[in-house]
Amino acid sequence: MQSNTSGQDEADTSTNKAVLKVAVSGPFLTPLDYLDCDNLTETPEMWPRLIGRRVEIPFRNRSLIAIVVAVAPADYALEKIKTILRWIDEEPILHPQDLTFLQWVSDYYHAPMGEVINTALPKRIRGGEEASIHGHDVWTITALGREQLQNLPAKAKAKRALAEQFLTCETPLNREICKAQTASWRKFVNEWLDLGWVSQTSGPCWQEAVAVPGPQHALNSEQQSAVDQVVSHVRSGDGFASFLLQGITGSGKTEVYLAMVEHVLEMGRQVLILVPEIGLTPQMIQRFSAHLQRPIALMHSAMNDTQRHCAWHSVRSGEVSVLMGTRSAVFAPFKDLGLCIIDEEHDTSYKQQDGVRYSARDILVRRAHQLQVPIVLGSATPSLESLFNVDQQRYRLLTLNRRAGTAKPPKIRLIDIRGEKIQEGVGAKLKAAMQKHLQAGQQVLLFLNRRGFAPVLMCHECGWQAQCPSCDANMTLHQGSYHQYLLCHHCGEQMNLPESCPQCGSEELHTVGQGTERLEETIVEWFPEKTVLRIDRDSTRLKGKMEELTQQAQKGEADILIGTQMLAKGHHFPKVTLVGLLDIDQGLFSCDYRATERMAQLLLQVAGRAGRAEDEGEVLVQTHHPQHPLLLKLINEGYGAFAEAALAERKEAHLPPWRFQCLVRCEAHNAQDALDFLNSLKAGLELQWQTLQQESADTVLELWGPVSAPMMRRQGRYRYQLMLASDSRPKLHQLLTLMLPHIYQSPLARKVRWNLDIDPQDMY
DNA sequence: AGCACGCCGACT
DNA sequence: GTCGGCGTGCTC
Repeated sequence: MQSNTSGQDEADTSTNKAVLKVAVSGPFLTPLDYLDCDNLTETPEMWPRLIGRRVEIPFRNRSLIAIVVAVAPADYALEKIKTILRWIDEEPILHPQDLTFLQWVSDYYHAPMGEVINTALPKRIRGGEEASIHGHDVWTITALGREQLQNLPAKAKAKRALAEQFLTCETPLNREICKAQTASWRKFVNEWLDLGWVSQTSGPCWQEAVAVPGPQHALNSEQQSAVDQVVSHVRSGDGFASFLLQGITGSGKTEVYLAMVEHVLEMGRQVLILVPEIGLTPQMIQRFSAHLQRPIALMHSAMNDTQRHCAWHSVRSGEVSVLMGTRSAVFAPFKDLGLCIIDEEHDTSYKQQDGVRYSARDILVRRAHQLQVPIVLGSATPSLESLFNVDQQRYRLLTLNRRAGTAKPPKIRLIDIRGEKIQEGVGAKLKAAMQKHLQAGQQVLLFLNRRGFAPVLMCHECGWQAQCPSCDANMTLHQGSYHQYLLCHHCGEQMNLPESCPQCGSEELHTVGQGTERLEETIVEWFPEKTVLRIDRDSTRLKGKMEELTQQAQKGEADILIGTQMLAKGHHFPKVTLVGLLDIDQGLFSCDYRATERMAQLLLQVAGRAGRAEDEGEVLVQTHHPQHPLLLKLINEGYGAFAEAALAERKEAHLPPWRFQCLVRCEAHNAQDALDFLNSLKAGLELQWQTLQQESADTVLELWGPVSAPMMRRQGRYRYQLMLASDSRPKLHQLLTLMLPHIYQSPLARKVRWNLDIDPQDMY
């Protein structure tokens, strides 16, 4: 390994000519050097206006679009530096504060700037399209038109109808409105344009209409106090502060957000609201739009490139003041951002799991800090990290403990199912409770976090199990509409059921365990006169199906709801009074130390679905471990006590948030290649750590591995990982900064797929 | 990551 | 004699 830290050839020292530093996405740790086709780099005063603009560059034998991130002396041999083909933007597309933020993300996650920019920009912008985007044309009546259009001949009925529309409507007319008046609208509008009676402008690119205002709820004292604390901070211009808003389900967090947003909008500033992937429901958008009475830009995975581009441009130009979006919206540019909100901050969908593995929550806190604006992190069940930050006085705690209206918190009880024969997954006590609640005409929700019919297909004779050919995992049996089939939930591999056991030829193939499909079958059998609705990824695959099913459930058209965790988040089922959790035991003893935290959060989320109206809710939790100390803590003393105990356990075990981790993952078709890469990396890290320790030897570094990933083979690749942990985040980062150029240059690295996961959330 | 170059087997 | 297999190596 060489010790060339820039990863570049030595520059000719006789020249320090300034060149463009261009962030290209690819295996480059640092930006690449290019000469300017217009020689704008000759004038230092111009430099600030060059940084943040897109350029088209020659790259090998093709051309790419990339961003200028700096103007500085060349690091590369001058004769090898190529000249850019053209400037795409006249003005920077990324402003200094955006670049500072992206640079911080690049440094923190040790990801090349080109990759970070790629993650941050919408595809259209990455592809070189113009930054601004306009919707369809709209027309406004002019002063002259106002005089003339009243005096149209009586017999020109169609024309008069359109004119009437122009005279009465206060906002510009679009083609839909005009078309509704007369089929010849285009001819008339063109005629009036020529006469100067109407004028044409570009309308906004979004189509979302502002919802009709709904009833306003007065805030209770708790809510008002939370709003006041944040708003007073905004008003005083004190800059950055982070608040953890901990409010139990039904305590009205959304009203608090709305009141805060309202105040910030009044000041003429913008707001960013991050929501989990599943949380961006039409009801949520409707609620914000109806309350705020202004258009809201959206950004989520179901949107197409045009819609993303539109949202991006609308907030950048300041035309729209509120952006609500999932993870990737954290990168949206703003003209004048005044407040950041992140709802359900504990949700795992905020962590990107491929490419640049960023945590939208963590980097939003940083962004708020850079922009000197407050941030509110909301949750009923905050992450241990955030509670830790409250303890460390980095976050200020705001609590909401009162449920709105008369609703009481549900009673949660553990049901010991040890020794009970429960082939159908529902024990006798839960079944009895279901009967009671159903007889009273109420809804029941059964939660089972396992989709499909059965997780295992097994030969009764020899014990053979249907395995995925490309993963170390069982294939799940699914009951399709026409036939049964086997599906791997990890790689999507699908196949038909074998007629007989491939190992011994026996025809005694049995299904073991239960998924939501089998549960549905059983429940329909038990309660034939009741309507059963199953809501999981399979039953909601079709577009709009999720909406349809949840609305059906909310209207009370179903008696029994069966669902996976997608049912637990963001939906209100006012008639549900009994919630049954069928199997939470996987969460108690997992190799992933975060599993208990997840289990607790999910349990309370699901429990929160019960008894939101007047009727008191009941929650029954089936478990084989009724004595599990953390589970008991959660049920008897609540989430706060659970979190405190869990944090103490983490401290004892030297785990985050007490320690800082980085996971190096590696996969290859050949297992040895992956192991070689990680072993060589480990040796390099040990060596570099020694040099770091020479300055001050007061910190700990633990290297754990290489070990195989919990699922060693996935999609035909062998997967290994090396865990780094330290009690000093700066030291850990220094170590990675020292090590990274070596990794990029290592020939071993090119034979495998590897990535860094800073603050890993999952071990899979 | 792509994409060309390069050096060996089965085909018109 | 060629077409094409995917190993190796480079991109400012």
